[in-house]
Amino acid sequence: MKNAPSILWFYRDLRLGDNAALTGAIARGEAVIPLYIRDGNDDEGGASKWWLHHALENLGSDLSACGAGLILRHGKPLDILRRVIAETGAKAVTWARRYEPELAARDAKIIAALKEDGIEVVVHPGFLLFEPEQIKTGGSTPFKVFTPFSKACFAAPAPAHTLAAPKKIKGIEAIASDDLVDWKLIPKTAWWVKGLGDDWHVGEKAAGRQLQHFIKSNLMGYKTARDRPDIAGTSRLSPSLHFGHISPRQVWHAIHHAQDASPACAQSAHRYLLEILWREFSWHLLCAIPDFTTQPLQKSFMQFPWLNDDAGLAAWQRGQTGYPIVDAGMRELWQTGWMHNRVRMIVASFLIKDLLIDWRIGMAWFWDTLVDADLGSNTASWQWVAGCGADASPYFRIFNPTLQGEKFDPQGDYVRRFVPELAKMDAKFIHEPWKAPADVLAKAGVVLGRTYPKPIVDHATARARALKALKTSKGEDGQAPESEDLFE
DNA sequence: TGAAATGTTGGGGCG
DNA sequence: ACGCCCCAACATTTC
Repeated sequence: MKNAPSILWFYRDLRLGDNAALTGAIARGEAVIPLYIRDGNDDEGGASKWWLHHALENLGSDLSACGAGLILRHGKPLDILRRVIAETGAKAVTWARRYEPELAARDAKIIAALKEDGIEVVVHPGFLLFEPEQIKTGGSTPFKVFTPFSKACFAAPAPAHTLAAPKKIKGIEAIASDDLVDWKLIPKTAWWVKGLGDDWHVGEKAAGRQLQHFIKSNLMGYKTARDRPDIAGTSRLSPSLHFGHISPRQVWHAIHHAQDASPACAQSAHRYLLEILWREFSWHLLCAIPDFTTQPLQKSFMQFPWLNDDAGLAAWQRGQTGYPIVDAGMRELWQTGWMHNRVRMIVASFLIKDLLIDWRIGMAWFWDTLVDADLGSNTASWQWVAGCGADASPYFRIFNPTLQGEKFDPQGDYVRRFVPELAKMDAKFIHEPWKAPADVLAKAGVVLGRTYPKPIVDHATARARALKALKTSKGEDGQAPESEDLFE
């Protein structure tokens, strides 16, 4: 065993700092082989692939600087691991735990097979703050309500302190590696590629700077500014957390530290920690409910009469619904790969309630277009808005896009930024241009139905329709009808 | 981490 | 002075 290198299998922990698997591999005292495997079944969306490309580029250069270059391989993970083991004489494989139910099941098989081969396998905790087994109700079941879940997290033993990034990693003589460019993660022709590059800095160092900037400039006002898409009041750390350029533990401790240093920001800091815990809650739910990504948690929604509305879906995706706050959000998503959280709720409510389109269709669009697309958060959040998830917003909580716009984008600056055809519209009418008098429209250079669409649905009518659909789906007596055929 | 409908209250204008 | 109406402003309930 002496002098045998170990393989460090990266996945969503693309950083050197606070990386328990990396620290553990180095602590063995032998060479480390950093490996990233691209599985044929990977199903990231376009925006995520763009991010992944830059993330791997960045991680590779950070690792090289430490003395152990990143090996890229494409294929079935077990096959690749066995091949690299054969090429290098490695006797151990280390990685960070994966929580996706399918990947967890796959990993269990890989662990068994490697052990059969006589290889040591060490799996460290992964991209969460707490292991799902660690946070349970008094009855040892997973929490289904957020508030008690968050209290249990705050009451649990604090997440371990963070680990320093290694300065040096003992490497091996070079072995073959794919060329990242050949993975074609970045589409050649898509025009949005440039937009993403303008908006984001990818990698561990950039994530660290982003966190410090957030704490210094925005944490104090976070509690209220977080709901304002016209203000840069959020951390924008979601993609970095997803890809693991920063760990939730690093964020957790940094926020606590800021809270201790400046008690004035205590409320805002707490609010931010709750948001981190929503991410945690989502993943714990997904671990407990393997079909969470495809089936409504509340089974009464199995027979909800969703509509097939290709025209409505296309208008939503392109930001052409005629509701300015919805269109601004959808265009922000398409142009920057990200959308402000408040606006995510508004556009999701619009798709689900106003258009009666299945939440899974909206979820798929977010999956493809978000740079922070995350299986846990995306699933739990869409179910939450639809009213069929855990601790969900009641179905009848239907956002009025006009009121939401007026409340959270009071001057219309957010709309003006992403819906330039309304840039000159009077703030009084920017969230409901269809109500603007002719002279106001003329002055703004807006011709409804030509330069900017008329609303594709009337909200009041759509709201009534949504409430009726809910009633129908739940049956006359308010109980869910029996419908075994839906499971076929 | 809603919105709309409905109910209640109290001040002011006014006959 | 008094009753009546109007209608904010708020509170409650309903979806």
